Amino acid sequence: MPVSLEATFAALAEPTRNAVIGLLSRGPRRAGDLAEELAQSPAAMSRHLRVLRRTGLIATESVDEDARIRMYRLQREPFDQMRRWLVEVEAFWGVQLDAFRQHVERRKKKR
Amino acid sequence: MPVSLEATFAALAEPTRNAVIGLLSRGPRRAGDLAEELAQSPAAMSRHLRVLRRTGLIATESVDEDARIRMYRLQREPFDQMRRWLVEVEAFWGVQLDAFRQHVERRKKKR
DNA sequence: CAAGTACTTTCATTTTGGGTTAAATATTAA
DNA sequence: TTAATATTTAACCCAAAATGAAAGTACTTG
Repeated sequence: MPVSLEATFAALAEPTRNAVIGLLSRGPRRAGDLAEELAQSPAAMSRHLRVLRRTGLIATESVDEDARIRMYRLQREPFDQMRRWLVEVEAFWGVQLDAFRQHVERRKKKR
Repeated sequence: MPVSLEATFAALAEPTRNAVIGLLSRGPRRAGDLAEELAQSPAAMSRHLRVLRRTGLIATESVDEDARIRMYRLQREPFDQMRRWLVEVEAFWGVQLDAFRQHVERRKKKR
């Protein structure tokens, strides 16, 4: 089931979670490392990670050697979805600008 | 003063506000029209518009003929900022995929 | 000027969200 | 088996954000 874009925005609106995305964009990391790097308690970080997981922004994979450790990595889909949304919204900029230009032109001619 | 990306995400996380962006991407609209189209009380809509205004996602212009009317339109900057952020995050996808491919290769050779 | 229109602000109330501590779960190490 | 490690969940508290109703502002119109 696809997660709503609004939920994605809500997940990214929180500074710690936003920073998690920044770190994970550099490569996968363990939950504990993320907690340490962002000065959060393990419990707090775990909850942030849950939010990010539920929106599909990140996913875990267990490490074979030690199943206690969970490696988090970014998931592509929500980012693609955001990009598509941006393109859709911005598509109309052109239209709007054209309308504006025409408006300006009409005003010029009037004088 | 530039508004934080987090604030932009927070603004877009609310369904009504998100819908406002959708409508305004089709062209400028009056506050009252937005309220009606999205089944919100004028007061509620006004408050949503305020948070969108504060993040710089939208701006008003008064209509010369009747200064009671405010036309809202999208502002480009926050969308550009989001796009830049997306590019930045996604830039590392390539790197990550390369690392993963190498990882897979190494595992293949081991066996 | 009084009445009406288009919006915004304030205030009281509820809802939501994040943080903490403590306990739970799962796994590995001694 | 007990202890230690890595992470999650639960229960509770507090602050920030959303909501509805009522009042306020700023115009325009009769």
